[in-house]
Amino acid sequence: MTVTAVDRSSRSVTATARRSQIVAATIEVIADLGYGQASFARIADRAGLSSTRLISYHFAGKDELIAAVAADVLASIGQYMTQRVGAATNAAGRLRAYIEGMAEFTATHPGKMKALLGIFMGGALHHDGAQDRRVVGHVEAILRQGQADGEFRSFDPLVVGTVVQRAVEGLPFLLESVPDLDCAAYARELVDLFELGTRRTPS
Amino acid sequence: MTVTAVDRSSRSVTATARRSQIVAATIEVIADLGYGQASFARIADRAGLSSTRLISYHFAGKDELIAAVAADVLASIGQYMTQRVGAATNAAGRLRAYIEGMAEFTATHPGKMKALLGIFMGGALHHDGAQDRRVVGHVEAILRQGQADGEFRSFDPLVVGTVVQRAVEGLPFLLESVPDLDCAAYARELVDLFELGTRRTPS
Amino acid sequence: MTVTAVDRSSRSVTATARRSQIVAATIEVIADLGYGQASFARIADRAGLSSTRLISYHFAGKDELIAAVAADVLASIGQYMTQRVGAATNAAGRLRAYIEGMAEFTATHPGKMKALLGIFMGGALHHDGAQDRRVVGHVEAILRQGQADGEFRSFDPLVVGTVVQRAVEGLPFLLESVPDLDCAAYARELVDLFELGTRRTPS
Amino acid sequence: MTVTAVDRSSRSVTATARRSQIVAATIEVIADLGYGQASFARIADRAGLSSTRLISYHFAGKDELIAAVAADVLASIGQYMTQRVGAATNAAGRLRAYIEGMAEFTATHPGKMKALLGIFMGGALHHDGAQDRRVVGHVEAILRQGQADGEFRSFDPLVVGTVVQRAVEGLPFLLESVPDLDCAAYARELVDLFELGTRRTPS
DNA sequence: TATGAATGAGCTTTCATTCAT
DNA sequence: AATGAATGAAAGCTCATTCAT
Repeated sequence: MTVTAVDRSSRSVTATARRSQIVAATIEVIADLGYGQASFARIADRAGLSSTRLISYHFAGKDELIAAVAADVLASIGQYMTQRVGAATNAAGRLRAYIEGMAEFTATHPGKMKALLGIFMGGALHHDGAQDRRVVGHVEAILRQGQADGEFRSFDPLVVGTVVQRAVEGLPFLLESVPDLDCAAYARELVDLFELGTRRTPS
Repeated sequence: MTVTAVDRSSRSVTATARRSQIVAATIEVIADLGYGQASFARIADRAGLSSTRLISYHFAGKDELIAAVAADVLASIGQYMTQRVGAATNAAGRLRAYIEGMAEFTATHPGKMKALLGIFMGGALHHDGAQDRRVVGHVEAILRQGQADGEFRSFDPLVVGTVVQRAVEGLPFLLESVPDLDCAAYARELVDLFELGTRRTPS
Repeated sequence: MTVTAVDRSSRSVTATARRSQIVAATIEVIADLGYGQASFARIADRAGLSSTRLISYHFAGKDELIAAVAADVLASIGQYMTQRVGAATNAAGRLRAYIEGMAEFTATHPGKMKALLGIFMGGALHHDGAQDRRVVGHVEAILRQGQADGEFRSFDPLVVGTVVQRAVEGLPFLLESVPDLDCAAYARELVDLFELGTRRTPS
Repeated sequence: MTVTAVDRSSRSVTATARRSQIVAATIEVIADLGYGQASFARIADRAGLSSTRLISYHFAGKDELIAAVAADVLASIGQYMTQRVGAATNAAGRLRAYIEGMAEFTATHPGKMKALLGIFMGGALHHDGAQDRRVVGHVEAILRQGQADGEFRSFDPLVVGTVVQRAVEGLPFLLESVPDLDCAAYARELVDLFELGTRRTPS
């Protein structure tokens, strides 16, 4: 009888720490070498573990590990963004807050962002899609509210939301080829572009 | 240096056909299963080849095969787009033609588009970057010309160009989770968004 | 850098045993079939392992395995020779001890000797050379000392050392075509030949 | 029905030339990269052939090719040596001529010598042995004659012959690690060593 | 909680060789 | 005399995972 990963509720402090360590190592590997190179061997190496066995021990399988990584990064982002976006008083403000917040997060945690995108793109177009929708959902909600409030013109929120999200996600890629890029400036360009593109058309 | 695949110049009709067949099969596999699943075995299987040896015979290695696939798709796109974009008489028109053309291409050749993105993302953020720049370059050039002609407002063409390119590339992904999406409508939304976002601000 | 075989310091008893078993099997295969035939499959077969995976598990790669084999044999030889040569009281005695010791070792461990030579010749003339020098070095040192002590005539110790070493290494080859060769007699012939060839010329 | 190599007698000029070209390329490859690296692919590459097919066409198999290489080199050596050795008037002179001749041949045709040894050692200890005997045979004959003529002392001609042959063959190896070695000096050392070691012991 | 040992399936690439003109 | 096309087998190596303490 083999024990697969320990279930969420009954997880000790040590176990949680180990999981975090492994997740952190995984993030580094994906960020540095790409999703395709993120094998258990390389992760164990990076984490300083003597064998990959410890990974299998703490995670039911690779899928769970990757899911844990995604969850970890998404939680970090959520934690980072909620306040900022919540503080804004109107849709345009929330959209600006979202864009600027994501740019800042990318600037301060490039590895986490790269890893997350690596995971999303790694199975290239083959993640369940639901995840995608959930991510775009945040922007989409802001856009819908803005339309309901009469701030934004009429457009398909799913489409524009997707564009905004992809624009924001483009930063890590651009950062890769232009390492000294000014993230704040990038964010400002985006804000301008989307404010002009979404605002109620001036008559 | 070893004797591997036949060099470009001296390639027979049969060999060219086989290469095309293999490239086509590779595109299908990447589009259907993702870049990470595109092994020689699966490609040979899809192409109906008796063994993977035939792939090694016609391509110096996996790298050459993937490069051939990318080149093939990029050539298809180039062929598809050049006329359309060239026909437009101003920057806004060229931008619209580019967006609509890419959307149409995606609608008619979803597999090619998926494969191309799969390859670009495959090494996740680790493609040489030069390729990236070259692709964005087309849009960037249109934008610069539009600014020079006074059609477009002042903005960073690299940033906006990246956004446009990523927006266009987002279609295959969206198509994955919303299979019955109207590509033309998607393109129209994009055109509106970017026209408003880039035009000389009306006083 | 990847996690591969366990590092030298932290190696369990079981692991050490397995490594020895694999090294022994490798020696047998090389001795019996030649270096070129020493594939993982044949080694695993000889060792009675279920798969070649076990070899990859215990050795970082083929290079490490081969290096381990060479080290093992050289250690055996060193252990065998040190006492004998050390016991002699003059250079001529040490030279005799070296030749006779090597002949005896070859007679008792023909497989080890064949494997070692197989490895040295395997990369045919392409072993780093340093190894070569180190091996010849032992004889060379004896010869130099003999010259310094006035026992030996003047000659190039590198050249004569090489000849002695190659003469000694010739035994396994000769043994191959003349299986019932008397190794001790062979050694005696060598001792005579080199004593006459190296001693201070009688006036 | 497949034609294997053309038989020796009915071989056209063109065919002979092609064979020579392939043999020459094989010699270069073995000399440069070692016997183990001498694949048809690499040989074809070196010879400037578009495919390995031409090799299979002119040689019944790899064995025949290798045999042809060995025969070619041995013929070269024979041609080089016969006169020299024949010119000497006594056994000691013939031995000296043999050693000096071989050293000279090695100095002028290092590639051929390396290739020959690569082949002999390549199958490491697994060449039929007969070849070995035939090679040593030349020296052995000289030694026997010398003993019969009372020039040489009593010793086992097979053993001493082997040593001489191996000493001579050691030059290419030494040349590998000491590229600017003086071959003539090496030969002189050998001549001295073996003259002292084989001559009738002065009372 | 951890770990050493083992494993089968899969990977790309290279091997000499054969088929069919 | 030559060639393009194809091939099955084997190579070394890496994959995530499982067994047994």
